[in-house]
Parts: sequence; structure tokens; C-alpha cells
Amino acid sequence: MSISTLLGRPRDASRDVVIEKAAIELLREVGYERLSIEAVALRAQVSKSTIYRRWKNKAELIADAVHHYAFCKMPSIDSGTLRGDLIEIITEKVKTMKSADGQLFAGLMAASRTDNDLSDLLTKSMADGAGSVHSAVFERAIERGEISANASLETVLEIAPAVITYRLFMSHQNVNRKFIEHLVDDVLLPVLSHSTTSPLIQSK
Amino acid sequence: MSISTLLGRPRDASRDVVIEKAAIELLREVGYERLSIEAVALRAQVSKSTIYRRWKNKAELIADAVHHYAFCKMPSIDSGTLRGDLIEIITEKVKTMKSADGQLFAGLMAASRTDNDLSDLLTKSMADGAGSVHSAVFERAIERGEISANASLETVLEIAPAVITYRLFMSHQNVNRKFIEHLVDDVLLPVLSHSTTSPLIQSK
Amino acid sequence: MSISTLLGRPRDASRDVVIEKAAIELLREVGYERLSIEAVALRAQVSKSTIYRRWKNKAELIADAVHHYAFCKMPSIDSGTLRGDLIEIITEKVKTMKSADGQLFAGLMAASRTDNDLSDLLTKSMADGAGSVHSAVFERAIERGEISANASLETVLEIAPAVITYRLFMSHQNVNRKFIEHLVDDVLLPVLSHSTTSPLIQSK
Amino acid sequence: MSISTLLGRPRDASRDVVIEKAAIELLREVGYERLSIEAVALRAQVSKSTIYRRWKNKAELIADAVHHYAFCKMPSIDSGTLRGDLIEIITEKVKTMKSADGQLFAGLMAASRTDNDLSDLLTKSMADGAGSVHSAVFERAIERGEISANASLETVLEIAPAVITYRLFMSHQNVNRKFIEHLVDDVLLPVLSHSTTSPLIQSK
DNA sequence: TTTTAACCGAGACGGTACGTCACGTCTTGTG
DNA sequence: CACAAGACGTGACGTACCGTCTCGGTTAAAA
Repeated sequence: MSISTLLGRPRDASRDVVIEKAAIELLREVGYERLSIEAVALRAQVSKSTIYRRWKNKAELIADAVHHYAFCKMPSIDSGTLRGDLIEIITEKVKTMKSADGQLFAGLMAASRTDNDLSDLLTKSMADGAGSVHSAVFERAIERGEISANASLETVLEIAPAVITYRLFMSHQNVNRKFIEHLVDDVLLPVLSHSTTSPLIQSK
Repeated sequence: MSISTLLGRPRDASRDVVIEKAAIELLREVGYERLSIEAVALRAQVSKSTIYRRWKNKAELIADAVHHYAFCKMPSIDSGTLRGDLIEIITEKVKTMKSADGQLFAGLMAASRTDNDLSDLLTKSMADGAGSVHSAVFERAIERGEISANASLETVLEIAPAVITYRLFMSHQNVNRKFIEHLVDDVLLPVLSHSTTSPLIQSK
Repeated sequence: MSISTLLGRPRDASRDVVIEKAAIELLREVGYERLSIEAVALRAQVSKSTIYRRWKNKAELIADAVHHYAFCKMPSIDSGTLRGDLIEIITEKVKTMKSADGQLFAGLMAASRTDNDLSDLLTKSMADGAGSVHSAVFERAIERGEISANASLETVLEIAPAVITYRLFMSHQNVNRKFIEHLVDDVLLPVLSHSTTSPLIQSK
Repeated sequence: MSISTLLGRPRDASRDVVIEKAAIELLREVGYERLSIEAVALRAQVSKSTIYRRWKNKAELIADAVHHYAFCKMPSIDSGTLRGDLIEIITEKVKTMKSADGQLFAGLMAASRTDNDLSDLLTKSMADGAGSVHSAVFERAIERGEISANASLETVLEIAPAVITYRLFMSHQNVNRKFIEHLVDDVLLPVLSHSTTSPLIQSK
């Protein structure tokens, strides 16, 4: 590092932003498959060559665009019970996925195929984005004595996003209030209380 | 209905098979995006028009091809315990997904974006394919008294495929023996035993 | 020949004409270098792929276009003297080259570099197109006794086009009435009269 | 005029040479159309801006390059007769055009279309380069009494290059010993002797 | 000696056209 | 009719150069 080849006209970094922004917008509007580099260039007021100078192809552009696009600002949540908090979190998440960002999400999934790093990133960002909120929720639940301190929180984070994503984007079943309650009551809470008490009842 | 214009040369039904077979092969080899109808036609020794006469477009062809392609010939399973059976089933499923059919699976998922019907089909075929096997497994578990007759079997079928697919194709985390045991012990079995006893302990 | 693969939709031959016509027009308007296939396609109301299906590239298209384009319909000439006829013929030719067809001619020359066959063709067409007219002119001159029957007519056809083309397109000197007379009086006629009398005076 | 801002670092004149040399080489190798400024810069170990600082565009660069490229180092010639000298001169010229410089020449001609200045330059350089040699040849011929002092030497210089260039690069007919003799005997010498005696015999 | 302005390299930039590819539709002749 | 073959309009792909521009850094004459 650090001699940092300072040769030639430097790339205008602001263009990255404009381009990726345009890409994200189009992703939302027409989806990944029908998004064309030419359209991105047009919208970003940038020449096609500038795009191809920076990214090898469409997939890589979308990958970076999605990567840099922070798409979840979870509001702080505190309903008083773990059950209420979980339902609220999931509801919020689902709303995001289903609305404006749905197309984007689908595009993202497409990009994921090409770029595994992206999909890891995505997964992580889902967890992370939610991470801090979740931590707070779980901490309060422990304080209230709803779950034990050694409850398997990671397991919840393994299951919930998977089930929701799968339903929304693969099996195309709806995710409504009723299902969310079912998920929380019949899956997440049992899993948490199981891990809480597992040393006692469970015998394996 | 159904006088069904019996005029002119009848469609050669055998061609459907050949075409779909070619499509599946190519799906495995190059993935959905780089699969071209022209290539399918070439490999199937069939003209492009024959394909377009039968399917509206690429997505529909792939949908049908995948639908008719039985990709889970689950062997009969009986390890003596529900836990053993579940682990065996999941292990088998994962093995399929990870091996030869990996590309195909990824292709399918891609197609799912575009074609919701396909993804429904896909989801259904996964459930169906497994359905009969699962039924037997659960029946024996009930007979053995491991779970109650009103245990929430559907919930298990909602969770397991979702978690596995998500890990393999989205978060790209590995699914090994350890994780499968974790899934069965810390998620599936607790969920089943919860629903069994829920009327009694649970109060909400 | 002649089994003549009669498979598939036949090429619409009329399109060749339309395309080549458009090419010729554009050649005249903007010249070879600034003529783009895209513009040809647009003007011919034809898709780019149709052009590329028929010709390998721009040069080959222009080659064929020029080839099929008959560009000299010399009017019949009879001024009463060989000198007058020659001047008239050359004047006419020069006028064509300088006016509308000038650009075309230049384009043609460009194409010639790539395609030698074309340039041969061009040369021949110049000679041929003029051929019949010239024949008549020379025959009358012989009848009138202005030149002998064994005058070297070919030599004239070797010199005149060369000198004119060279001046117009290479040295870019003007070719006006005065120069044409100079060419006829000081070059062509002497050459013709030389060959007429060559057996007598010349000693080599 | 001509205080001529003498400020700042002066241009490195030696670079002109290197660049033009590279241009000439590439012209020979790939022809005018496929010659790119980028390639010239690369070969000359020079940056693109250095080229564009000195020449407005490709055509002008090639024009200068050709102009400064002395491609006719005609050896001194003295065969004893005008006929012999002419044949030798033309033979030499043709040899040059046909050999290594063929591509270059063709490139030049192409460039001439676009850039009239270039073609003038080219024409002039051909005449000039040959000029001195020709002068000597003609002077000796006059001294020997082969032609008169008022013989139309210019006319010869108008005809010979035109005919040769045309045959080589347009009609693609070969220029061999036989044709050269034909040109000298049946065209050039008659033209010269015509102008010599024209005031006497000719009456028009 | 310092300033100053042009030079030089590298390479980004907006363009324009290239030639290719696959789409899904259409138009033939043959079975 | 089905079918094979392949032409067709469409639209995007990724590449190659064009000629311009913007940097950091250099170089020699003018101040």
C-alpha cells in the first residue's frame, strides 16, 4: 500500500455514487433482468464507458450497488414483551421486503448467484442491520426473565430470516399477521424456551 | 370441450421429453441465465419453432422441465427414532442439493424470480417429493409415542426446507452433519414437542 | 450447383437492393469513413442484423453496393471531330465525378483498398460504360481519316481515366476546360497520331 | 507577430521524429484505417496528449509523417539516352511502390480522401522528390538534342505518376518492364516530341 | 533563485460505432 | 397441421478509439 499510484486523471469518486444510485433505482423499477447498463448510464448522466471502466459487467455493478446501499434503518422497538417485540420486528422487516425494496431484493438475489460475496454480505447486513435492535430486544427479555441468559439467540436469527425470505421469494406464500404470530408462537418462542431449559428436560 | 381439432399432423409427444431433458442438462451446465433456447434446440435435435409452439418462452419451458424432472427419489428410511429419520432425510436432501443439482438448483432459483409459477411448482415439488416419505416417518413416530398425533408436522415442513435452502444458496454457509443435528435437536424436535404439549402448558 | 439448399425462410432479395441503395445514398452524403452501418439500417428500414447476415462488414457492403450501382449513362456524342468528341466525353465524365457522385467515387476508392475485386470492377465499369461510346467515336474518326485504323485506342483508355482520377482525387488539382484541352491536344491526340505513323518514323 | 510566447518548458522536438516514425511503421503494418493514435503513442513511448498537442487529429499526423518521410531516395541515373533514363526512373519508382511501401502508399491514398492537404502534400512530395533527378535527366536530353528546350516536361510529370498510381492501386493491373516500355515509347516520348515540334506542324 | 507557464505521462471522461448474441416472431418447403 | 431451417426486427451486450480533460510532476526561460 501507500505509494498509491497517483498517475493519470483520478477517477471521479462521486460518479460511483451517482451510478450506483441510478442502478438501485432501476433495479427497483424494472428488476434485475430488464435493467440495462445503457439505461443506468442514461439515468446517471454518465457514459457507458465510464461504467465499464469501473465494473466488469452488470452483475458486478449491481453487486456493488446493493452492497453500498444501506437499506434497513430499523426503528427502535419496545412493546413490553418478547413476543410483541419479535412480532413487530418481523412485521417491519416483511413490510420492507414486500414494498419498494421488493424488486431490489429480488435483484439482489439474482446478483447473489453471480457473486457469492455479495450474498454473504447481504445475509450479514440483514443480521447486522437487525443485530443491534435484536440485541436490545433480547437483553430486555432476559432482564424481564422471559428467557434465560443462555437462550439460543443465534438460532432465532438463523430461522426467522430464512423462513421469511423463503416464503416471500421462493414459495411465494403470503406472510401476513397470522403467519408471523404462528412463527413466533410455534417456532421462535419454543426454540428459545427449549434452549433455556434444555439441560434439564432434554436427554440426548 | 374436447372435440379437440384433430386435424393435421399430431404433435410428436416424445419431443417434449427430449426437449425438457436437453433443457435440464443445459441448466446444470451453464445455469439459467446463460441457457439459450437455441442451444436447447440444438441439443434436442429439434427446431426452435417446435419449442416455441409448445412453450411461451424460456421461463415456461424451464418451469415444465423442472416440474417433470423428478429430482428426489428419496430412499425409504427407518432408523428407529424420529430424530434419526429426520437427520437422514435432511442429510439426503442436502446431499442432492449440493452435488450435481447445485447448478440446476441455482438456475431454478433464478427462474423463480421471473416466473412465480415456476417457483410455486418448485416449492410444491420439493414438498410433494418429500411428502410421502415424511408422512411415513411421522406416522411411525406417532405410533412409537415420540410425538402426539396433533403435532405440527406442517410447521416442520415450513422450516426445514427454508433454513437449508437459505443457508446453501443465500448465506452460503455450509450445511454439515453438525448443523443438521443442531437443526433437528434445537429447532425441529422442540417445535414438535411444543405443539404436542401446547394445549397444556402454554397460556397465551 | 442447383440442389440449392431450399431450407428455411428464404432471404428477401428485395432487401439487398434497398440496403445497397441506402448505402450509396449515404456514401454520397457523408463519405465512406463517416458512413455507419447503423445509419444504413435506419435509412433502409432494415435491422442491423439483416445487414450483418448478408455482409461481413462495412467494406463488403460498400463493395457490393458500388458494384451493383450503375453510375454512368453516357449520352451519345458526335461533334464532328475527334478532338471535339474527346473533349466532350472527358468533360462529361469529369462533371459526373465532381458532382453528386464525387463522394461516392471517393467512397468507392476507399472500398477498393479492402476489396481488390471491387477496384478491378470499378476500373472495368469505367472503361465498359464508356466503351461503347468510345468505340463509336473512334470508328467515326477512322472513317473521317483523322486517325489510322491501327491507332492505339487502348492507350488512350489507359491514360485519360488515370490522369483525371489522379488529378481529382489525389493531387486535388482542378480539372477545367483548359486542362481537358491540354490533355487532348498535347497528350491524347499526339499519342494517337504517333501510333498511326509509328511504323514509319519510330525506330526502336 | 512573433513575440511567440517563449515561456514554459519548450517542446521536445525530438519527439516529433519518434512519433512520425512510429506512425509510418504502423501505417505500413496495418494501413490507415486500422491505425490508432493509441497504438502510435504506445509504440513511440509517448503519451496520447503529446500527440494531440502537436497535431489536430489522425489525418494531420499522418500528413506530416508522410511529408517528412523521405520515401524516394532516387539514385543518380545516367543511361546515356532519355528513353533509358525514363525507363530506369519509372522502374525504380514502381519498385518502391510495390515493395515495403505498398501498404504505406495505400494508407496514404486512403488518408488523402479525408485530408486533401495530405494528398496535395503527397503529390507534391512525389513530384519534388523526383524533381531534381528528373531535371538532370531532361537537361542532359536537351543537351544531347533528343528533345527541344521547350519540350513539355511538366506534361510528362502529369502523366507518368498518374498512370502508374492508377494501375497499381486502382485497376490493380501489374506494371512490368513491358508496360513501362510501352508507356515511355508510346506515350511519354511522343508527347515530348510533339511539344517539341508543335509550333511547326500542328495547326489548330 | 524563485517564479511561471508550458510540457509530459497517465489515464478518466463523454461519445459513437463496432460486430455479436439471443430473443421471440415470421415465412418458406417438406412429410 | 407439424416440423426443420433459418430470415427478420429488436435491443442489449461488451469492446475499441476518438478527441478532450484533469491530474501530479518536470523543465527551462524570465523575473
